[in-house]
Amino acid sequence: MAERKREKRDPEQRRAEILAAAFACFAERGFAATRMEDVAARAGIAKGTVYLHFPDKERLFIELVSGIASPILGEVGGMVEKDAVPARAAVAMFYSIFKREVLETERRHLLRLILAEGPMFPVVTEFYYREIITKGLAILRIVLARAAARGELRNPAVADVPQLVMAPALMSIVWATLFEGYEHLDAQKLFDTFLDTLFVPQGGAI
Amino acid sequence: MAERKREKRDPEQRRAEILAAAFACFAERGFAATRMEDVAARAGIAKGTVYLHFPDKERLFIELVSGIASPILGEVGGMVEKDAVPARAAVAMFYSIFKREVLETERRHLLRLILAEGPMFPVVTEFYYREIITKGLAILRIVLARAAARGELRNPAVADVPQLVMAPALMSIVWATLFEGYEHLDAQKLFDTFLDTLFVPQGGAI
DNA sequence: TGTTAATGACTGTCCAGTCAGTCATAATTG
DNA sequence: CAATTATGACTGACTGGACAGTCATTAACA
Repeated sequence: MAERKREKRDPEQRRAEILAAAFACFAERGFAATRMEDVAARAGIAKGTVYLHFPDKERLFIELVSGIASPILGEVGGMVEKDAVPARAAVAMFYSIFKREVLETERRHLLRLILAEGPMFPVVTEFYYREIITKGLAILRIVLARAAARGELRNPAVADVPQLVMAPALMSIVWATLFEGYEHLDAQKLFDTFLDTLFVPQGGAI
Repeated sequence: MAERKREKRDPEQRRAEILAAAFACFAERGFAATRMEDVAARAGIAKGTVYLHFPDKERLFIELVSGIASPILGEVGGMVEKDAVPARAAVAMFYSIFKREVLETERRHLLRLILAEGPMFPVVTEFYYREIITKGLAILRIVLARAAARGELRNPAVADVPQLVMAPALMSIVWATLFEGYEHLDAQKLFDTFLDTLFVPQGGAI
């Protein structure tokens, strides 16, 4: 019977612990099926304590989902700076960062949450459109336009539809979330095959 | 005060009405947030009546989600039969059927439901993997292998990763479901651009 | 010892599922 | 063919359980 000790904490840290626990719960069972008691238990505290840091369940969810994505963008944004690198390398880096920072972490459940709960929380959807999608597409558009100008694209029209480049990333997440248990999908192969399709082959022979 | 009359119905028809109402409700608000009373109200009947046709909420959901997809597959399957048609036309037809039968109908909410509620209803996920994904991928694999053999693919390796061809369809659905309100995505253009990228240009000059 | 974070029993609400009763229709009878 | 009875689809008030959010009490720390 491990006696739970009361333990005071730095509020900042406690807050972070609650958010982490909440993310785990929401990712696992969705908004409705997650009980505030579950979140508390997972954070190793009592239910009431959660309410000392967040006014209610909805706000906890919104702050949580909004707070997870932001840090990634900076790194992706850096991609567009380097004018020198070939577009293919830039897009490859896009996938690489996505893979490392989203697909292979718990963040992969984020899309599921947004897709699932979005209609109930328009604030969240709007936030993701404005902060993530818009910016991601803008970056891709620049990189693709440059690639088109340099003749690196097999089909220059792709530069007008950057969503096409996001599509394999989306597929990898959906697959990982839903079907990975039934059949493995090699995300790297998915990305590489797409890159080989998108860009004209480089000069180098074997 | 439109007085609701009692009205007996052919059980088959009643059942269908309930399923239609339930689909509308679940698609709109998700499993948890949908009240059985909502479903009943939407079907124009009393709550108790729903329970004459479905044992409980969960079974209603499962039967619903399982019943929606099946009819489409036959048509898609027909695609593979015609060995004569160019692979590009076959894949274009795949997108076309998808667009007409899913994207532009209420069925577009299906993916959201599966993605959102899948983890809570493994039966549903398994059903979709087995009945839809597997078969769709198998068809694409055949078409793509044929295309590769005929030299129609810019990158023959695509034949190994049919998920790549599904990715734009997935993107179109996710976009339509989440972001269409903020920015329109032209699905036809998405598909056409991808087809132009995937397949070697046809001989015909302008 | 006073201050403040933490606790968990408690309250009010919401909803899935039940079931005793209703009534439209069909079957039976005179 | 009108009156009577039987059927079962339909209804909606009700119950029991679950859970979000509260708050009086308790423990930790200064």
